[in-house]
Amino acid sequence: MAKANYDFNKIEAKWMKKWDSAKVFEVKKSKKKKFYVLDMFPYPSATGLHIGHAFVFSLGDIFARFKRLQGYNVLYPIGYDALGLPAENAAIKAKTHPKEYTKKSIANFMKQQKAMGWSYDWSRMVNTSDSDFYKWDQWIFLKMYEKGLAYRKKSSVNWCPKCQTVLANEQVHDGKCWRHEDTNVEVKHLDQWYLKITDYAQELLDGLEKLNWSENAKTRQRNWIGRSEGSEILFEINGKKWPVFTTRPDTIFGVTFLVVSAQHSELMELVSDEQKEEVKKFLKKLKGVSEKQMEDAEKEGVFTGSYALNPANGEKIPVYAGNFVVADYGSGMVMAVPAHDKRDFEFAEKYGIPIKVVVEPKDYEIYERNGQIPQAYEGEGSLVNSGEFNEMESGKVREEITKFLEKKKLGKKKVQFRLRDWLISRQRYWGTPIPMVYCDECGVVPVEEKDLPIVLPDKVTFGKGNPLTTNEKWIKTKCPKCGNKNGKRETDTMDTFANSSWYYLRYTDPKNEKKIFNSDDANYWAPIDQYIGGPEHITMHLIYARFYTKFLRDLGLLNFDEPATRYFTQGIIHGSDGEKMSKSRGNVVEPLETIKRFGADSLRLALVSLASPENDTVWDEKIVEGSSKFLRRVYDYFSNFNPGKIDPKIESKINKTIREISDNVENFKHNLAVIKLRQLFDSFSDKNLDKKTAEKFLLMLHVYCPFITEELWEKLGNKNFISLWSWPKVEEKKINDKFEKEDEIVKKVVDDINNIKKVLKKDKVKVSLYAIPSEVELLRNESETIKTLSGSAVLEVYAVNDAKVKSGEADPEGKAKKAKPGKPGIYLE
RNA sequence: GCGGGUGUGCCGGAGUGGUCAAACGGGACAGACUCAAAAUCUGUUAGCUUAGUGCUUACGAAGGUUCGAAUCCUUUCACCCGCACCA
Repeated sequence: MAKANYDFNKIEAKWMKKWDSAKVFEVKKSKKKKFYVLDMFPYPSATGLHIGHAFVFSLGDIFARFKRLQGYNVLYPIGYDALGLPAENAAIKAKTHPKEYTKKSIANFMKQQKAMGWSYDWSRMVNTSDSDFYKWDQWIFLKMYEKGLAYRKKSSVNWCPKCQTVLANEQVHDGKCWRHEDTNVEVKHLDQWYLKITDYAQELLDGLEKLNWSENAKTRQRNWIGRSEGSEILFEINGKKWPVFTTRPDTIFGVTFLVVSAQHSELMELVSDEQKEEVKKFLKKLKGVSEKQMEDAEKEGVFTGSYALNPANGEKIPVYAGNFVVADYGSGMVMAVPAHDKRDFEFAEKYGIPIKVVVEPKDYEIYERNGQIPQAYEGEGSLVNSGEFNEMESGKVREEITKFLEKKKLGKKKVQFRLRDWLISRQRYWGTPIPMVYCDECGVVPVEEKDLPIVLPDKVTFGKGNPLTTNEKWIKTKCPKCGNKNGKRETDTMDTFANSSWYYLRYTDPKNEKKIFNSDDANYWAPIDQYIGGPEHITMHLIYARFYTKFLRDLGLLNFDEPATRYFTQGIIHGSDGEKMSKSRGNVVEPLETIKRFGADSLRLALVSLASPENDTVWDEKIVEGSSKFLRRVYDYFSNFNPGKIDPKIESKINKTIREISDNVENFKHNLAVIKLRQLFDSFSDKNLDKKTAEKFLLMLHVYCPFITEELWEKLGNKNFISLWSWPKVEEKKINDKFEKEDEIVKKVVDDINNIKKVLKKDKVKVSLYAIPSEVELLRNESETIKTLSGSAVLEVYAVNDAKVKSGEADPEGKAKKAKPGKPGIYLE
């Protein structure tokens, strides 16, 4: 039979067009059960999609197609995270305006996305750089300001000299900028806008319980939020009380000094006149030291000249300023118990501060011969030197000591979080303008809602500093409160993560001009039922999005409080050299290139055959060749398809496969599903398949290879789209393990014949099989298969009780004696 | 330092108590087709052994639990990722 020519380029172009013009993937709210599948939207760059994108988005598409076939009303939208620094920087480099750059990049992305066969509802496309979109960023900001969740504060912030802007806590990785692995973040003192995410810390923590996310993702969020229970204790310094957070109130009698962070905003209040010079010298030394260097640095400090009173025993203890105390955790000040904390110990040793043991371990002596302790003892034990609490258990006495202090109004229980407020100001152009005005008379004044959006001006000069400060006409405005004409707009823009924190909601009602979205729409489609993205977003985007969702719920706009109930963290595909794909390494794979050579279907199939999707892997183009080979065979088979009568064996197998694959797809085990599809296909032969069963196979293959399956679906005589058909159902009754056992018998016989051939070093042979009577029929039916697979010239199947066998005529060496159930005797000649 | 993960045959990678010398793909080798090659198809691919068998070695390393371990436990090594002076 003539080989069918699998012209994938033509086929893919054809269906792309058909899907587009029939608007197959556009959805509306309906009575049907909804399912919201979402991939994290990309930020468009001129370099276009790379293989990593191709992979994640294909995972989303597979899931969306699967759920669609299962009968859900599937929302699967796409958009562009167009605002942000990378676009601004790339535009500057390319000497164009970010707006132009973004526009071009998006057009390029769209071309590639369509080529990949991703089934987006294009009518819902969202672009964060449209003022229609970021207007609502500003609206949310105003609402937060109204509720006291957006505020301005001066504090030490992380500054990236390359980005020329401040960064959020989440964007500093290992002391470096998240975008510049080689750039140390500097510490600056600036007045900046913050969002009070910490108000939701407890809820963000509790909410994790009910989410169907990987344990790893949840653990990382938990650690990031970092809840610790302890006490807040007040220390009196120069007549004023200063709070200090500790998880070990039981060691209060061992406090021999206090350390205040060198970055503490009220540090100078504590410094005595005599010590001013010393402290200033110390601060000068620290200045210009990057956060990274600070982490590596030895503990250092300077005496402030002030003394505090230990609230437990009234002892006078010195107050130091230190480089190792984090300014914005707790109160930026710590009580130091050198005997029971190794950092305090180190510090005390260095500056000759007394070390006072207040906890004795149960079963050993912590002292050295000279009465000194060699190192801090951080474990539990019984209290000593602690007044009325002596001999009590350190672990049990915390509560009591806190109560004791509480009575004196010098302490209370406190829960402290590691999570910091979200620094949202950026000193860059390509972001959402923060809708605030500075008025000489009224101070900081929010823009009125009716005046939104505050549109980014096109005319700015790029160069040093924030480009927005170069457009004076834009900056100058009327004060919304008093009408004074000398108002000045805020020139800081929002962190790009502001956009991505709620974009998923805009998809549910993308064109709404009156409202951020219609609550009915949002409540119908959202939350996201299956979110897909990389591990790098767990402590950034996903924390912020959860926070925004809870806030919008509090505004009464949503009846749920988590953005995504199920989250799949996909693995990273590395370049063929095993390194992370990057332009500078030159190991980037362009999907369009691969599509040209093998087709999108082959690429998609390859991407999921490579490995289990949650694991990191190394890209290997050989996989695409393998997938392409398989698809050519599939195409050939179904192009020449003549429906026959369904073989019950195949029927059993396909039903079993449907059951397994349904489960695999649901759980992202695509690599396994693909293997099962291949095995199923291998069992198809010229005449053992009817049209219905053929279609079931195509339907399952469809989620991976949408184009070729549409084409073959049509070739089978169907007029509708396979994309909109329905997922095959398992017919349990058709599954019969008998067939598998028979297959095994046949396979074993073939293996045995081949083995004997090998031992005898014979090639073409005449084979005689002596089977127990109940297996004779099976082996006779399969004799052609056995002949082919074993390369035998002639094959005779006898029953062991056949007269000719018994007489030895047909069994010269008595091999029939070896026959057992499932294992016929074999004679070769 | 803390937390999470990974380690399987020539390679990628399944498998989490027996049906495992271990799915599937790739590579290599052999055979068929061909004048030849590519493509395609078939087989082999730990070692020894054998008329279809049996044995040994093997799932990072070392121990242990068990009638039985790639799979469970302990220790250890290597690599990857996240957080990190958070009091």
